[in-house]
Amino acid sequence: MSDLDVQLPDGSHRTLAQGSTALDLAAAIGARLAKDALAAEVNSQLTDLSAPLPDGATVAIITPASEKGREVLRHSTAHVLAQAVTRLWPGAHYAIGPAIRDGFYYDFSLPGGARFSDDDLARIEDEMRKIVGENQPFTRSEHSFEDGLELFKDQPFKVEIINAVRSGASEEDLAEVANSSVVSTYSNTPEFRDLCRGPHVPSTARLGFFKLMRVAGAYWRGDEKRPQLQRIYGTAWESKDALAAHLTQLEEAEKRDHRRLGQELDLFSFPSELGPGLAVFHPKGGTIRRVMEDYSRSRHVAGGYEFVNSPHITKSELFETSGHLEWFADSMYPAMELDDGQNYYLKPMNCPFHVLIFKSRQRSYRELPLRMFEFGTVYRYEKSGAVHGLTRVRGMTQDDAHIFCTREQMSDELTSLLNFVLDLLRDFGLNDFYLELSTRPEGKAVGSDEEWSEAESTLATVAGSVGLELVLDEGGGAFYGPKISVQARDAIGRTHQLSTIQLDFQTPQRFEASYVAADNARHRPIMIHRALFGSVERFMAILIEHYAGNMPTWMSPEQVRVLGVRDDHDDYANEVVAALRLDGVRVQTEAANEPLGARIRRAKMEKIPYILVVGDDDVASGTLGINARGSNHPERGVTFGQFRSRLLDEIASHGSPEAL
RNA sequence: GCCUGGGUAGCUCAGUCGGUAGAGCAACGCAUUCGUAAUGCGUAGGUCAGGAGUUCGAAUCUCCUCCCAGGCUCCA
Repeated sequence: MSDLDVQLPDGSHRTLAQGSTALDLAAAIGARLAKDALAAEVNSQLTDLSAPLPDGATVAIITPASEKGREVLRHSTAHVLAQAVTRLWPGAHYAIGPAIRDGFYYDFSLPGGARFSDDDLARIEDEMRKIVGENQPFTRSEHSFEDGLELFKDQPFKVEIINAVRSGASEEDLAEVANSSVVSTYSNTPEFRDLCRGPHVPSTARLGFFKLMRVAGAYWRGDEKRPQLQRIYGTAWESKDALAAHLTQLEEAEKRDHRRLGQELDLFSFPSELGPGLAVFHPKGGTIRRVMEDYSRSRHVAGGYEFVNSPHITKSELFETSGHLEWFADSMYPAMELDDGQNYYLKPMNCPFHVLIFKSRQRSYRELPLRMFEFGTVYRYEKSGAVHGLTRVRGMTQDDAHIFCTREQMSDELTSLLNFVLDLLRDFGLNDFYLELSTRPEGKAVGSDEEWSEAESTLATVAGSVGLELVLDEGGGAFYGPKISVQARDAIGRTHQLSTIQLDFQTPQRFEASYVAADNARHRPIMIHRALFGSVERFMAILIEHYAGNMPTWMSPEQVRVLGVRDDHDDYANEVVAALRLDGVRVQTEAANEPLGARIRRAKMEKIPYILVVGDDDVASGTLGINARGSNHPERGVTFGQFRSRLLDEIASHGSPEAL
């Protein structure tokens, strides 16, 4: 019998007996690798260890402590979850159970419409540990569609998937079976079989470092109109330490949650008297907001924007013309009907107002590009389950601008705009970006194919010009045009969609906006919608979490607090305060009614960048003691002049005492 | 909007079997005058989210409403 030759990831070759499996290969490389191996990647395709290797294949052994290894063990853990649920709820229907970021989920429909409660999670987890202890092998088998339908005749979701694959498979469904002509399944014991492409770990004994996190409702196939299933989320890792590290990281993320910090730092609140998604900003949160807005304004002045304002309510006519009432009436606050029968709406968007400003008189091509900016407060009736802290609210302020330009100007204008956006975001301390291009939404778009493809290709070219990674978001555009969005990674690696830039050929048409060009004829302008923060509220929330509440000095509500050691130092402390205020520094003092340690602790918990302590030495020689945020080593005997220039430099350069 | 879980003092939370409300922090008062993350003593603070029901009696059990959290759906 001839041997077979395989190539390893490092380029080296191995010769194995015909019929050898990936597990045989792992054993040939080393006993340790054979013990760790979970699955294999053969010619870039994940497979089971037990699958025979084809001659000439490129093979990588997948071990637990890798992204692919975790994906396999998470997927296998999802199967064990389903098996445990079918043990505890005989007759339960199981739908799909993929691996996801950090874990897995599985969707179920329980007999008699029963629901999981939080208490059930512990029971299910116990049952899962039993299955792990039973060391059940995952066994793959392949069947015809007819046999597959017979095997799963009691599992309606599986039947639906098999039938969907048979009649022209979607990508999503293909992921559940071997390919478009063969149904693959995995069974542990005869007791449990699942439809699955695999691969899986060799045995349930290879699992164990998991935790069920929560139960949630989820619509079958993500469709609101289809039955709601019971979803269980879990996390799974390759080792006890990795699981513990993940749980610790979740706790860390919770500590920087902007809703928690908003409460602890007295920044904002959501009084229940106002209703869901409606925030009030307290003085400290108001200061952060004002600094953000002031800085944005100054950059927009420099960027050639003009400032406009528009009212919060309007007759329905405006949003009938714009098309918003047609598309988004459900998420607008209901109309206010006036005595004369006229309907007024709270505005969910600023753009139609800016079009009216454009239309208020004849425009010349010499005025273009015309850039109108407004901090425009809009109201959207978000579904009750959608509101979330400051990131999804019902009343918010957009840093909204609309640029009117010619088709010829469009490309240059977009390029400089994208650079303007990225510069501004960097000034707020975000540095790690990628771009997303959202294209025409099927069945929910207006305008001709030609306009859409021109708009999309223009945006793609511009996005490509700034040298950032570009991801395609098929069908994610607005009804009137495609968009580029800037995605930013924060300090703990989460990504947030920030700025959006949208191209719009439709609105100028709907409003019949025009300008007089050099040829003395009227032409239709192009409109570019753009928001950099998105909303001031949401951007503030992202910054609070990015900095864990330790705002850079220029944004800190209180930048300096001066503390006298005893109350006979308070006069000197007040002199320091008065001197710093001349430079516009936000500085306060706290009288020496309490021990110094208590006052320092309070200032530290308020995350004030600089605490200045002044005592006998300082009064005598005109110096300061500096206790900087993030430091446990106070500096003594610093002159006022030294501290002043250091502080002012740091504010001007948007720095932090921690030197982030 | 849907699913699961929650709502007790300004904040964080305890409250047993249904017997009418507790702590720490914060606030306020008095004393304390202190060199880098909690000085001591005292005072005040509650329609137990709101409403209805069961009960001799409800923070506790039941129902409805509001709000919050985690998901699903949605996000111009």
